[in-house]
Amino acid sequence: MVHVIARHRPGTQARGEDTRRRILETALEIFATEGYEGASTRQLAERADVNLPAIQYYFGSKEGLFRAVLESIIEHTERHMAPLDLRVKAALADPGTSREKLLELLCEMLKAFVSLVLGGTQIESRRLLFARSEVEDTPGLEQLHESGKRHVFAPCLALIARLTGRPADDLETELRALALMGQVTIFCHKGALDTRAPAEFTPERVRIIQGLVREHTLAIFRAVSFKAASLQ
Amino acid sequence: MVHVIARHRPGTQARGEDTRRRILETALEIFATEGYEGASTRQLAERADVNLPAIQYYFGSKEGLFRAVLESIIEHTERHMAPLDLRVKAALADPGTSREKLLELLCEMLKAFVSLVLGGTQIESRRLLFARSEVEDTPGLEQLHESGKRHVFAPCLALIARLTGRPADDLETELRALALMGQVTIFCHKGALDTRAPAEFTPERVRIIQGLVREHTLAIFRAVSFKAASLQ
DNA sequence: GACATAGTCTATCGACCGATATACATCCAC
DNA sequence: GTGGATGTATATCGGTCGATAGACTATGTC
Repeated sequence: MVHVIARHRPGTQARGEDTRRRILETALEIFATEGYEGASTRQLAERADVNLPAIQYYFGSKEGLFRAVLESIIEHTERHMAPLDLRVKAALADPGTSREKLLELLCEMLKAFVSLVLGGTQIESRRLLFARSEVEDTPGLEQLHESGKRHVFAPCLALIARLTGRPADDLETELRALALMGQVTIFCHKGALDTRAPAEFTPERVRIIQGLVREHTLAIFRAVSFKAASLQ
Repeated sequence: MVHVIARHRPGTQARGEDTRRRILETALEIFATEGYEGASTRQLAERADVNLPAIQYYFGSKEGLFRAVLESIIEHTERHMAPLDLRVKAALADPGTSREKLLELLCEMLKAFVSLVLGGTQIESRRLLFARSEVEDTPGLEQLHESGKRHVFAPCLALIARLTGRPADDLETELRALALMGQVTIFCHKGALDTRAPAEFTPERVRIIQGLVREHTLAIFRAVSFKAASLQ
C-alpha cells in the first residue's frame, strides 16, 4: 500500500478537487441510505459519475471514504452546537446562575439538538447516518458518538445535574439525560415517520417537535421535587 | 425451486425439531449483532453447529430464516403486551374513565414497553434487532414495525388523545406519543450504553428507567394545561 | 518539446457470498 | 426387511465484493 490518502500539497494543482467533493457528497447520501456494508464502491462510483478506482485514489479505501464522510458530519455538529455550548459552560461556571436560567438553557440545548438532526441541509442523509451510528459497527463510527456525547449529552447532563442537585456522574442523572434526549432521537428513525403518509420533516413539524420537547422539559423540572436522595 | 419451507405435516416424525430450534435461536443472536446483510449463512451454520444447507432445508432461504426470527419476536411482543392492551381498550371504551386512571394506564404502557425491550430472555438480541429494525431495510422488517405500532404506539396514542382532548389522528398528538416513547427507545441503542463502563441493563437499571419515565409522564400530563387548541 | 505529476480508464484478481446438486445416513410404516 | 420420507454431508456453482495493476490522457514546469 503506497498511496494511502491523496493529500494535495500546497502549490500543487488540484484539478481533482471537484471530483473529490462530488464523491464525498454522494457517499454521505449512499452510506446513509444503504449503510456501510450495503453501499458498494461500484454504486458509489456510478452515482458520483467517476470510475471505480477513483475512490481508492482520493480516499485510499472505502473505509477512508467513510471516515471522511463522518468527519464532515462531526464538523457540522460542532459548528452547529458551539455557540450554545459556550453559553452553557459560562452559566455552569457561575454558581449564581438561577434555576430558571439553567432550565431555559436545557430547553435550548434540546431545541438545538432537534434542529441538528432534523433540520439544515442534507437533513435526510445526516438523520439516517446518525440513526445507523447507534446500531452498526463500522470503523470510525465511535467518533460520531463521541462528538454527540461531547456537544449534546455532556452539556445536558451537567445542566440536569445542577437542576436536580445530584452529581453529574450519577447513574440516575445519566439515565434521565438520555431519556430526555430520546424524545429527540426517536425522530431519527424511519419507524417514527411512516405513521403518516408523507413521512417528511417539514419545518412546521420540526417546530412542533421543538415545542413539545420544551413543554415536556419545563413540566418535568418544574413539577418534580428533586434534592431527594432516591426516586421511588 | 421445489422445497420452499419444510413444514412438518402432523403425524410425521420431527427429528429435526431440535436442530430447527437451535438454528432459530442462534440466528436471532447473529442477526442482532451483525445485521441481516452482515450475517453470513456460513457463520450462522457454524455457530448453530449445522451444515450450510441445513438453513435452506429448514427455512427455505436466509430470508426465510430471518422472517422466522422476526415472527418469534412478534409473538413475544404480543404475549407481553396483550393483557395491558385489553385493559387499555376497556378503559377507553368507557367514557366515564377518570383522567387519573387513563394517566396511570399510560404510565403502565410505558413501563411495559421498557421491560419489553430491556428485560426478559435474550434481552440483548431483541434490543439490538429492534434498534436495527429502525434503520435497516430488510424484507419482513415492516412486520416488526407493525407489531410495535399496534401494541405500543396505538394504545399510547389513544390514551394521550383522551388526556389532551385532541383527536387521535392529530399530528401533534402523534408526535407527542413518539416523543414519550423515545424516552424508552433510546435505550435500545448502544450509544446509550457505553457512557458507563459495564454497559449492561441490570434489573436495577431497568427499574430506575421505569421510575424516571413514570415520573416524567406524570409531570407532563399533570402540569400542562391541555384542551387548548394550539401549543405555543 | 521533454518530463513529472495528477487524474482517469479498462481489465482483472482473490475472497466471500447465497444457493443447490447430489450422494449418503437414519428412521418409521407396512 | 424394504421402500419412502427425513435429515445431514461434501463439493461446487454463478455472482458480487473491495482492491489493484497497468495503460492512457491532461496539465504544469523547466
